[in-house]
Amino acid sequence: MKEAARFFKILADESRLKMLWLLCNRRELCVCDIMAVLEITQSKASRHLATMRNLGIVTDRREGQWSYYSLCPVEDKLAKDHLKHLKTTLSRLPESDRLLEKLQVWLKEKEKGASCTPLGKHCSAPLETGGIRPSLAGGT
Amino acid sequence: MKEAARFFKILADESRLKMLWLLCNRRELCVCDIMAVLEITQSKASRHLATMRNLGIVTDRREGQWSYYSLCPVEDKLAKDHLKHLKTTLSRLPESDRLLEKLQVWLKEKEKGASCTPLGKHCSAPLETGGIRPSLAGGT
DNA sequence: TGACAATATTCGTCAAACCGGATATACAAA
DNA sequence: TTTGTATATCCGGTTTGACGAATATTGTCA
Repeated sequence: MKEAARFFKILADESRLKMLWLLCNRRELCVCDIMAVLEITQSKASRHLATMRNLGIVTDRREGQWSYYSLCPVEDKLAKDHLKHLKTTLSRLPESDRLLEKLQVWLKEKEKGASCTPLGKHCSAPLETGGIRPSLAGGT
Repeated sequence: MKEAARFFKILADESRLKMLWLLCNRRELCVCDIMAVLEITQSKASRHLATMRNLGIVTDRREGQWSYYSLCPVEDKLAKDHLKHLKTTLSRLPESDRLLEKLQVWLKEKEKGASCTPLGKHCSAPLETGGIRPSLAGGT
């Protein structure tokens, strides 16, 4: 049961739960998306994502200077069930909708040229982000 | 999601998982049963049980010098689903069967007059262990 | 090349969690 | 009351985890 406990430990953190929730609803997200939506520092976002990657829950894909994270296609039945159950569970919380809305807003803003700014501030730097855009599948 | 995280934190410990697993399969157990089957110290058993009681996952019933713990009849849908899923999940682990067998052995030994000191003797169980329906593997 | 953006990692700190052993409490029986 | 058992709680010590700030790394672009 040690393994199961280790898995639950991952879920025992609000920030990580939120990240997983977002990743359940977008194919992939980069670190700055998560920073922005969760309103957390960069190191916090990166650290938590690394934790989950090390446990095999998420994977990352490097593209230029961006790291895109997504849920791991789990082979393990146990973990798969966990994630499915988790998604159902989280979807019931009122907070969840708000989070997704926030994500929508952020992604739109980002497309307009917002940059990945240090927590809180909102510098609308007229940055041209090249062709790399995290416009992902799923409209919900 | 804070609440959900708090719940998962409870599950993020191997001993507590085992306790919950046992309680999923017996209507109630006293502290010394859990000590014996899990082979842990008394303070550890008592502490973890208290933790879960404080979170509303288990309840206790005092009878003489014994404290009988059982799963809380949860009203909260979230927690209920969690527990159901948890039971299913744990039932798949090979370790789980062994635990239940161990419990069987212990309860039998206890009936014969074993007591609960560090792996030794016992006290008679005032509980009708024969009529309790373990909903999963094991049988009485 | 140098400046800058996105991310990873390190560092020091702080709080929480877990633990065993000791002690306290509660109860039962002699 | 005294003794012994079952459990709860306290005490300290160790480990683990989360955090922000600072720094390192990597990639882009001018």
